[in-house]
Amino acid sequence: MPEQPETHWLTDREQRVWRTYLAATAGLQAHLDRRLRADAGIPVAYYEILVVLSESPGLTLRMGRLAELCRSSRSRLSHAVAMLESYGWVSRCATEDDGRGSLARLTDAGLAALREAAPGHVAEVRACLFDALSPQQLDALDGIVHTLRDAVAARSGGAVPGCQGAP
Amino acid sequence: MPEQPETHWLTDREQRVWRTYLAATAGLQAHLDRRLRADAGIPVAYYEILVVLSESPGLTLRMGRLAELCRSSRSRLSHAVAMLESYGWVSRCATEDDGRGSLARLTDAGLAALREAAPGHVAEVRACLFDALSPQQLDALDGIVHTLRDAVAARSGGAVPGCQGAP
DNA sequence: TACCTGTGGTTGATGCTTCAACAAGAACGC
DNA sequence: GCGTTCTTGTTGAAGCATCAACCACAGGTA
Repeated sequence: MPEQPETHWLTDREQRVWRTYLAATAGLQAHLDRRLRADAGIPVAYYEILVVLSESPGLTLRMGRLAELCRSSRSRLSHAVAMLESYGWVSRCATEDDGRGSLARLTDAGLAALREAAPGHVAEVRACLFDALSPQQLDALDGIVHTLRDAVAARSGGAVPGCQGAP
Repeated sequence: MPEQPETHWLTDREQRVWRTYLAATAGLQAHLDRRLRADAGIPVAYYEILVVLSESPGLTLRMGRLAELCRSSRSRLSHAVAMLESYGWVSRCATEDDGRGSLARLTDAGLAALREAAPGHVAEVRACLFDALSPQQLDALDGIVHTLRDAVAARSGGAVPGCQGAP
């Protein structure tokens, strides 16, 4: 590590925590993705889209709102929904009131795929995270993730990559 | 969410924690990546390679060992180092003892790039994570990330995607 | 030596994400 | 009404990760 006078470097402990944080979060994400692909042929990123749609009234949502709820860029969502549409899991149609808008709707096949994938996925999340943590650790994690999310949002202005802002 | 008798679904609280966890970790990663690219033109994934090399004796490491330390697949590392080599930040040469092996070495330009990128990156990590957490939360996070990493490793067999195992 | 197996590393194809540019419609001002 | 500007969503190109296949070499066995 380079040394510069004005920089407030991480302490040994912070560095250890940070690297373990990276290993743990990346490892969990990779593990869940691999399992979901193997079990149900769905990448995690697409799974989340199906979940959000399944919780929406009429299984339907505007693209923009769906992107918000998935913390995804419009671009990414557009590509992803095109893929999901080719699988037959989602269908798209125009909105009534707004000529620009597009509605994404979870199809029966999409709901079936989600119902099949969900138990294994949840079991994995539980086994890796919630079953491994003590009640005290869960309490702490609750506070930590909220703090972290807010701190990141404050620093990044809530920006989502791929969401083209002011030109 | 679908209901199936044998599945142990997440409680409301667990679900809330899990979704916030996803938002926080993904948000932090995206934020750090964006900052690092904007400030120094380095993707986070490549930054980590430079850091590991900079901490190695002689700024040199075998590809396989480097992949381990970066928790990266050989394939990914090979592509990444090829890119870093084209930037002039890393050079590759053959090993003396093993005709198969390859050594990656951090160049002066690579070290300079790292020295320029590190302060901003560390400041961001500090601002988003360590400065936002209370001492008690840091203690808790220390335990949580170690627990999580171990639980994931136990469940995934320590597998790294892209590391072709037994045929 | 010859063979066979395992390991280290690279390569090319494919897939998902991001960025930049664009098209089409809505909202506002005049 | 008409032009300007903002919003919504899509598209194509480029970047990085993953997967499968592959080559080259090492180590063991006969």
